[in-house]
Amino acid sequence: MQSHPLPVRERTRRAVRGELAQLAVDLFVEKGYDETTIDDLAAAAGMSKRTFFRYFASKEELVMGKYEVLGEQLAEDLAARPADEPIWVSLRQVFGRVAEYFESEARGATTVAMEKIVRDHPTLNASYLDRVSRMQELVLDEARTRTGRSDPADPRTAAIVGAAFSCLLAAWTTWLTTNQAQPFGELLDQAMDAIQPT
Amino acid sequence: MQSHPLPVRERTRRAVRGELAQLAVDLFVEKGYDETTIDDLAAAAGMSKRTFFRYFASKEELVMGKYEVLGEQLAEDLAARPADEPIWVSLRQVFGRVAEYFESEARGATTVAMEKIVRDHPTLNASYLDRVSRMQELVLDEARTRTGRSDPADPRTAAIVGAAFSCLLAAWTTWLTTNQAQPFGELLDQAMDAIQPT
DNA sequence: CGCACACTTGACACCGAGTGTCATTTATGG
DNA sequence: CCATAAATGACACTCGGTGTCAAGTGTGCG
Repeated sequence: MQSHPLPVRERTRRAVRGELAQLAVDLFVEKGYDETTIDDLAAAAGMSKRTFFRYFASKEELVMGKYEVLGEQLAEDLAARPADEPIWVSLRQVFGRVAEYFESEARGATTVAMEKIVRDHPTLNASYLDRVSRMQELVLDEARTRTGRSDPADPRTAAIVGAAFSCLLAAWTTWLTTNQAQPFGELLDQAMDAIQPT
Repeated sequence: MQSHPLPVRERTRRAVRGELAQLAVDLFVEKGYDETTIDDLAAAAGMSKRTFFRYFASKEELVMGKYEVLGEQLAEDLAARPADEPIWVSLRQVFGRVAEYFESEARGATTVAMEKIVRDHPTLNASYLDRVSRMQELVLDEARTRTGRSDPADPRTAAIVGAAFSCLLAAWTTWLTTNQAQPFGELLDQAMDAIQPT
């Protein structure tokens, strides 16, 4: 075992980022996103506004940070699927990650609350869609190399990956708006079967 | 013929909005979106900043306004399709509007240039995705009443409409990035056939 | 131990988007 | 022609975000 995989500086930096994000979400859930000012947040964290912006490039990034990671994991997972597996099946498998992401969250309540705030806030929702779209592009790149159909003038792979993500979003949304009445995986199966029965 | 379908005030208001949007797009294409300030724009239009914001609620709305209309038309068009037509076919027909939207534009060059600016600008792109998502919701409402499957806990209709929109976006993107090498309609057919051959 | 160097922080000034307010101008309709 | 409503401009203000610089804090090294 290697003694220090990350330099000390980097570790404290990540710790601060983590605490900051957590504190922010708590404040957002309590008072609302627009009502929580960066100055409030910085004060609550005991730092200056300027210092806050050295940890997060924007207020939105406080909320959107997690999706970054998720996208990369999805792309990795897809690359790890057997090459001869139909792409639709691979995508279904890969989306299992998202289920984990939700269900394994220790403080699910806050996460869900925050997720709802995002959907109700115009700018945040737009930003959220942008992140999903970036996820999708990562996965699309992977899918193109996997299928060998990498001609950018061919819209078909993009259409398939996009369709799969639509299923993911439909399931996600339903799961949130029905207060988790059904397990996420079931919703996802229903959605994906409606497009391409397997 | 009715003498005044719209009150005079409303007509001048729309005229000003139109000129403003046109002027703005010209400036954005010429100097860039971030580099064009609202003060610049207001000055160029011979009005104060405050007055500008009485015509447009935000800088983004200058660019996004058109998508509003498009979404409503799409929903209307869908409602007008025969009730027994398969939803996938109806959606394909309805998307013909978008083809018109592009191809019938008198000053296509500026429109395409602006569309590229949107895609390259993080905030604008996010906002654009948000508008598309709203379009999708309008269409989804219509699709739900049409199919009679209006249970919001059922993700299937959302998945199908979402998939269709993914095809639309895939075709749209391809059309833009390949500099209109193929007609939009063909790309759309390719994309939609890849999901559900008809 | 002490020094030099890199990194981090806070303070401050500044920019652009967007809003509230109010007085002034401009159009509309009787 | 006049009263009333709407449109405008001017001004001050908030908030997100950035550039700059000086002061603080830790780290590695001789």
